[in-house]
Amino acid sequence: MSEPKKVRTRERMLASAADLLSTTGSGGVTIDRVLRESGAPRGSVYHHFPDGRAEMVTGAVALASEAMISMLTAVAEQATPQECLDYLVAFWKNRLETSDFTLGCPIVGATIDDGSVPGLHELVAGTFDQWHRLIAESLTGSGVAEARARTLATVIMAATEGAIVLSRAARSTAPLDDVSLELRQSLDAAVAAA
Amino acid sequence: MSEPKKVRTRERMLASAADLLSTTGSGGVTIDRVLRESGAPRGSVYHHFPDGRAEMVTGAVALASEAMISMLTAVAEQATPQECLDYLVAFWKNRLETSDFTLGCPIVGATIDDGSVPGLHELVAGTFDQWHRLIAESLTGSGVAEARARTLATVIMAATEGAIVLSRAARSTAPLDDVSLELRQSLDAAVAAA
DNA sequence: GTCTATACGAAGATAGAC
DNA sequence: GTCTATCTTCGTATAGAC
Repeated sequence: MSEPKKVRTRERMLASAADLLSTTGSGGVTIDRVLRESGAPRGSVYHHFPDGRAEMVTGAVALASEAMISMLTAVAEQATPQECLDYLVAFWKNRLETSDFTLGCPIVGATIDDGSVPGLHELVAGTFDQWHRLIAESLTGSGVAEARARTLATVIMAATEGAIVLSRAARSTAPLDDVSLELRQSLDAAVAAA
Repeated sequence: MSEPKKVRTRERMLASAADLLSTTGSGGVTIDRVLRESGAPRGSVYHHFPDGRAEMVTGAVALASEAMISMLTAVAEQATPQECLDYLVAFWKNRLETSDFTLGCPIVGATIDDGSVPGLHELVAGTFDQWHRLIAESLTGSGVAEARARTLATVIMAATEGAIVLSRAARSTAPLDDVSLELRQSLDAAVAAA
């Protein structure tokens, strides 16, 4: 029974790193801040993350990516694309509101980066690609044609991520609400045409 | 004739700061980096920016904001909303391609911030708000109803900013192209209904 | 697995010479 | 307006004890 504690400490550090990624971008994820936020002991940093800061950043992206993929997969299995969108938007709105509009999307934060973390860019590109694939699949599952599904998935992701940034800046979920309604119409039209 | 040199040095520093803002976000704008990128002399930092780093960051946002406002205003005066969109998208595509997909939107970079720069958040919110107003005005100028123009302007901004991030991650302008086509359709429909 | 101590560098900021 | 210290703080990383 020595594993559980270890996993929890590591996960707590990664969760803090993901939040810092959301708030300040990749460069803002410093070891000191992660320790402060997570309350993890200093001595465990290089135990859990032999490659130091870089490994913390990539680990945080991987964690956030997997969380979103789990959510998307679970919801897409038993809901229409429209319901998926509603769920997604509700998730982001809740995240923004409960954090006083400080927490945006961690993967966007990881994109705003100077390239000093090895492998980070590829990880980010791969993550966005997986999200895109899941959304497109949900659409084709509802009868939307392949090409249209891909384009629509891109628009959904772009508009949502952009609206998260705008909502953060405005300290209001109004942009996200506006975008949500508009996307809803596009979705309805695409599914109806199927 | 001692003013010109001064202005140029300051402007060069601000331009470098704006680029760093685009690439790495607010926290990545360090005095050292701005000096390296701009080639400005170290000794002039606190001459041009008495408040140091914070003033460099807010100055860069102001510069980038005004540049975009000039562009939007000039184009909107003599073009349809659709042509405005094309111009905007072309601008961002060119910026991404000529920078090897390292330069996104500086104001988005300034949004990804931990709040340590006084007044930055208000400046960012105000900037997005002005952009939004200009785009909405261009739409009402083409006969689109007020409420619809405001929503559409929000969607245009969100989708474009999001697509810039996705394009940067994918190192391809494909997301921006997809979003551009979709927005074009929404614009056509809105103007036609007017 | 966790702790302290320490080395080293990067960065912000100030003082004073030129 | 610009230059050279210099101080301080923060952040990364390693070594070695517990």
